[in-house]
Amino acid sequence: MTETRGYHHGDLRRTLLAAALDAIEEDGSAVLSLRDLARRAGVSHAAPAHHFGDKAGLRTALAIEGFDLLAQALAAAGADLLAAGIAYVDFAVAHRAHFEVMFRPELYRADDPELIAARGRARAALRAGVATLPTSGTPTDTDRDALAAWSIAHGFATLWLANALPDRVGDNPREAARAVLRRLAT
Amino acid sequence: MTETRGYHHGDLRRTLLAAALDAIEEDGSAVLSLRDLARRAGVSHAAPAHHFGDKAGLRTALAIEGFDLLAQALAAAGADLLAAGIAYVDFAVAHRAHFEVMFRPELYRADDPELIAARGRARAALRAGVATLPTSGTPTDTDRDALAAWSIAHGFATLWLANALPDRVGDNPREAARAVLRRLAT
DNA sequence: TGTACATCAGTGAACGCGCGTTCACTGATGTAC
DNA sequence: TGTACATCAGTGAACGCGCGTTCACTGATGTAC
Repeated sequence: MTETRGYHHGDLRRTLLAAALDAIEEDGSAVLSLRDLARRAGVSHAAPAHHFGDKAGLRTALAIEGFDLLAQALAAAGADLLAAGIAYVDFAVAHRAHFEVMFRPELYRADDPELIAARGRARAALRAGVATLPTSGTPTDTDRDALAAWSIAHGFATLWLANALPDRVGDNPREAARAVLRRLAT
Repeated sequence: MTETRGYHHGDLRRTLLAAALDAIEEDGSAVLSLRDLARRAGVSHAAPAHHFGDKAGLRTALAIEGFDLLAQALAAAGADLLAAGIAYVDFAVAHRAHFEVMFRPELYRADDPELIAARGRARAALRAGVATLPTSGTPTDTDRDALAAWSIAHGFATLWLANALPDRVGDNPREAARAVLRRLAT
């Protein structure tokens, strides 16, 4: 960490992304300053522009990474509604900075091809996780049920992160999420 | 609108709140500048401090107003899960700036007594709306069911506002929300 | 193994800008008598 | 109805600050021969 480094950083791109995640977690907002990130990375204030161009570019990179992490987490949960829902909430809590950026498309380049691809992978994983939801059968119903499942997981995660839930819900997001998701799964 | 006004504005407080709502809706973020609001209100840049002190004060006022509007909307929907859920989503879409601020407590004074009171009224109205949800009976289950209902309405509203839903969901939030909420109500 | 050169990553000074805050002020309103 | 005075709302100049961006630069790395 405190090792001296030469003129070249080695992996400044990665370091800047990590600094951005720290900054977002600290003040709970995806609004950030490139000069602040440079300071955190111990690098001159003009360096970030080399890698990302501007803030939107940096946040696009974070969103892509976030959608891919979410896709992986959902895939690991398998085709099981309860497991997928818990994985979704878990992801939001463990990667709150990513989560925060992903759902603020006005802050990044939502038309970036890599981003669209990553978001597609996350959506596909989500659909797979919801596939086992008991449904009445027609395609419309399946769509509606998938949307209900996504809404309940996303809503719970969002309320949790916004600190909007009453104290009585406790401090274990996994457990609380499981109880809530069961209501839909049965 | 373009009428001349004297030295005193008349209702600058109200005008500044309205300007803040406009600004938040325009760029989708509760981050705002007091100088910008003063410009929108046609008033000197030092005037806002007179009424709100600082940005957190102004956003606290917006959050209080938002929670009261939500409480009213829910009360009007009555003790009916489907109606309450639709009213919740409707409120979020019709008052997206209020909604945005309300669930970003790090941006306002969450310990303000008036705010806590207004939030309490909104929560009580929410509980009343959820009271008719079919449940298995124990108090724990009721809590869980209420949380599930809140999550699904909040999640749908949030995804809608974030423009995160696939196009196929359509452009009528009320209808789409009704279909999703039915999944829980039955 | 050695040299020359192109490419690339990071530097640091400079710029103009919008911001929040302070402060002495001015003009309007309301109240006491 | 009139006058004096206190209170309050809004002004405008000034300040220091952090920001994004530009630009000529420097130092390191990689490649051709």
